[in-house]
Amino acid sequence: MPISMNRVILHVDLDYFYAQTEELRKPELRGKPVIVCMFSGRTESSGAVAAANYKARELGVHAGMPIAFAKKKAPNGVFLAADREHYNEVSSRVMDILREYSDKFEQVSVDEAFVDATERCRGSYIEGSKLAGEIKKRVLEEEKLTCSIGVGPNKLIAKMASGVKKPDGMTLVTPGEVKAFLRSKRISDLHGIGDKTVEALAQKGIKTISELASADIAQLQEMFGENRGPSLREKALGIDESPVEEREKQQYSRIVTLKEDTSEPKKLISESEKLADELAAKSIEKKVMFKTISILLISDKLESVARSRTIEVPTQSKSEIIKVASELFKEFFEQNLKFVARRFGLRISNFSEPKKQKSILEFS
DNA sequence: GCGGAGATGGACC
DNA sequence: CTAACGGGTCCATCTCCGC
Repeated sequence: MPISMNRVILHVDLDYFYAQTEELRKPELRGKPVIVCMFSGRTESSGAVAAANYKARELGVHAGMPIAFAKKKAPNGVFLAADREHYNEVSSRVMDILREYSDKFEQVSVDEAFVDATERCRGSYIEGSKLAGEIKKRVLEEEKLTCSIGVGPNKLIAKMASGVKKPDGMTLVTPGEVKAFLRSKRISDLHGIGDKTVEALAQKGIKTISELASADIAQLQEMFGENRGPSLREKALGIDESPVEEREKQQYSRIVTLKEDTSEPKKLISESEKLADELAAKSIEKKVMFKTISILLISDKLESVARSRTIEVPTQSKSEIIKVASELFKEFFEQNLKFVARRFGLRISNFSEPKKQKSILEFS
């Protein structure tokens, strides 16, 4: 393989995935606005929208919106509770198909993945587009799901391309087309650049991708930090060398909404049983030991805080999670008397492989 | 100066 | 009338502290 061959990267995005999956198993939903929700259980419609089909989107419903708001926009919509176990099952079958077409593969989320097909396409974007077509066909035939695919020279461009034509679309951006492609996009279209960053850039008079591409590096560094500043500029130039690779999870967390707000550590500790149980089971299932345990708190005003503690000996134990979390909850509320928790959660991180103890020989 | 630990904030789905 | 608001993960940065 020549050292500088362009990569052929595909970004595969399953269309309105949760809602499409529901349409699939309940055909009577076809043609209706379908809104898949995460109900918090507080009141009948407290919670947020996880996904909406195109019929619902036409009415102005979109992911992240409060359910109560969505109900006003789509009074005749079908509101379903998310069944993530089911979506995970469907997703893993689709991911297995995608893996077949990959030199390298990286699942990004339940409904998204990158495929590096450089070698099997021998660096050809025509081949890359054909491969995208085959993938779409396979996924439709075997899972009856549509997806949108972007083909480009790196993950950044592939990801942006997959968003151009959807649902059921395919967009190719060759290396030669990158510049023109980026000219048609806004700064906020660059992956990893959200509202806060857009606002900060606008403050400095940087409003377009080409302005960002030619911005002063030192100035960007001052605004966003040593590494992040320059990386913003690279994004604007369409440069992204990050490899397609499967990454191990670095942390697991469980977070829930309380039935009633509280400032009582005791209440949170008793509610922690189930979450600690799930996290301990997860660490055993995934065969990892953890050393860091965190508590997560979201206030009645939706501010979030985290406190964590690292223990000496890696563990997989539920009671260890409870023990440390209890200490952290108590300490936090002693120091923050006015904090009112609306949601809370637990997190485990700082993983190591569970391996047998080192033999005495290795210490000598 | 470097590392780990811990806190915080931004971002994305 | 307004505001309404999930759960999960990653990553960078900053500060502090011991070495």
